[in-house]
Amino acid sequence: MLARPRFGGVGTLAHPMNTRVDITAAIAQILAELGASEIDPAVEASAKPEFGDWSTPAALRAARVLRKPPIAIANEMCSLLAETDLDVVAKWTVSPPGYVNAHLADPVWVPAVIAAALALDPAIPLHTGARTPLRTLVEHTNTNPNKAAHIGHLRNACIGDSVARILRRIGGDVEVQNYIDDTGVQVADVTVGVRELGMAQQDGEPFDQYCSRVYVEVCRRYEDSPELLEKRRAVLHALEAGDNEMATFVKRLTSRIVDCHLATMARFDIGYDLLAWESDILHLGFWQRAFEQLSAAGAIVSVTAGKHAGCWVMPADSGDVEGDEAKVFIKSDGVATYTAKDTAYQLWKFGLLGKDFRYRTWPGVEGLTTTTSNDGDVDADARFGGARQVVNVIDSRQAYPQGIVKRALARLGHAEAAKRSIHLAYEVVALSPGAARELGIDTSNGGEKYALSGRTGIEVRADELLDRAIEHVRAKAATADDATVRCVAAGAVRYYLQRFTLTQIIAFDFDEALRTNGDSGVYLQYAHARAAGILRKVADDGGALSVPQSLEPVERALLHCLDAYRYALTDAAAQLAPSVLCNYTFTLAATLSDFYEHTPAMVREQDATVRRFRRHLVAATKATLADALHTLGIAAPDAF
RNA sequence: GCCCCUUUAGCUCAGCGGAUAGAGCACCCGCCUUCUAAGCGGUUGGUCGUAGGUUCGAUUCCUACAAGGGGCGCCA
Repeated sequence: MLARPRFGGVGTLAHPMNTRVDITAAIAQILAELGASEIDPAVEASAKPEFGDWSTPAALRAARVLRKPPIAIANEMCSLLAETDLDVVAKWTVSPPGYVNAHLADPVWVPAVIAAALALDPAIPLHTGARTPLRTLVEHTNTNPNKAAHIGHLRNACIGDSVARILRRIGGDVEVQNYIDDTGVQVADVTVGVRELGMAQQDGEPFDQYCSRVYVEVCRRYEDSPELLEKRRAVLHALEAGDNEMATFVKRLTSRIVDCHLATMARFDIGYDLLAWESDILHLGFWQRAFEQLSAAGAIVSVTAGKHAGCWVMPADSGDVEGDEAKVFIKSDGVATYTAKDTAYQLWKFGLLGKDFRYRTWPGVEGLTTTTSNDGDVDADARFGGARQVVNVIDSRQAYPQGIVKRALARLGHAEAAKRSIHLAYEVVALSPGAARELGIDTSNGGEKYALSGRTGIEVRADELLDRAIEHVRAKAATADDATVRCVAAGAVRYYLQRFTLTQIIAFDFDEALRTNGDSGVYLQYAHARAAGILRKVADDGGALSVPQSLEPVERALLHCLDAYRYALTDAAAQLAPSVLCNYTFTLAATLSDFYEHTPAMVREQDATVRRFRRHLVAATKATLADALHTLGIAAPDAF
């Protein structure tokens, strides 16, 4: 038998001790020695403190290959593990029906966990042991620039912003883009109302709300006056041509709305690196370039007969150009479809188009750049695009066209880019019956959810929701200053929109969204403020940390929670799922509250060792909470 | 017709091969002269949609079915 390697160690600040990895390696080696190397060590946090700190059901899994009872295998593993040189484990035990448990040596792992938490620094990427993400371009928000942003758009932005933060936190190079569809039907509708019908902005009416109102009104008038659709067609035609007075007018209008969107999102601490405009993609000839590539590769073909006669189509895998699987890229009138232009944009994102935008700084927002077709003022060193991985945060209803874009990349021979074209699909935000009633919708049909609709004005504006949350928080916050009230309210709203898994439709409910207790953003922030309060009250005596002889269960639970931060971040990054980090942060906050309630007030603690240890523990928890909250785009106030 | 998502406590949701299925809300009962009660503890509440299958082990994987939602445009 080979000499067993020495596992683990206390680690360094750059690469903190990773107890789970060390234990996993030890288990894996023992499994190999027993002739079950194919069995996954599967080390997980112990289900109950009585079992130990870390446990594995590997013996249960190995029973079949080793043809022995699980408990016998577990006992054998246990005695072999006892011989390994793993300082962090004090004792190995077995529990039915065949779990092997590691009990950690407190003087080894506890100081390491606290030191790692206290060393957290937003400016320094956290090495979780997972591979650093590829250079990633995240596109999110993408709200049509013809109306105020509503809670559906806000869910998109929250998910995208948090995904970007999560990837950056573990060292990822991430570029965030907001795509502006300024040449579409929705923009044309508002243009018809403002320019052709002369609908006026009311006194004191915010510009985006004004446009929302015009949009609803114009859509209503189409019903009575179908001839109005001709005006829309004219607007769209002018936008397609570009470089005319209409295009200039629309550019000014959409820019004003984009500024409103940026201001709304800024209230939630959501920002972007680049605004990418559809009109620039159009006028810089991105599609023509993509067309050359697609047609040369045979990815799209000209169809002369059948229902797609006169079109260019991307055939199904079977070669069929007529069925559901075939997708029109160029209509018979010669105009490219949205999906076609999106394919060109996706090629640009990967640096595969062979064409680039021109760039200009966006006035009024620090660090924000916009694409432009003509008067660029940002030098070529500021490079955008050229990503190795692209994450498009788009609701799940667009799965079909997103799949087409991915398929187009594959047909061009860009297998890697196709694989790394990720449609981060999330379900929409709808209204709960209660919220629907509050908006005056008839709910007598007994539906469980009611769809939002910007076109008919059935929506909850993001700004309006935040204003209501601010009033809610202000009513409860006796002493907090205005800035704190605002960030607590924004955090509450963000948490509500991020804590659901992406596959769940959110049945938006005012009571739930505005709640300030229980599993809410306010609870997380409150826990952080509490920790800060303790640190203010309990002086740091400057003494070195020493671990008490025996830890209270709540202390041990809190330490495990701190240690779990890196695993939560790793999971959240791997799944591109902010909800994973939300769950973790709630558990951390709850565990701190549990600790707070079940240990005597620290200010009166007479035992200097215990007081010092607990102060370190609270400081470490505060640092971890702050880091997790920041990664979720939620503020971590010290008091409120 | 085909494809995707959902179905877990009264309500809103986690969990997605392993040890007695967890939270929050609501309800009821307690706890503020002690570091923030926006908190904590306790009580009540579950044939994990149904039926098969795979497995030592299934809420978790597979198949079928049911209910609800979404998609399958020469819309964007």
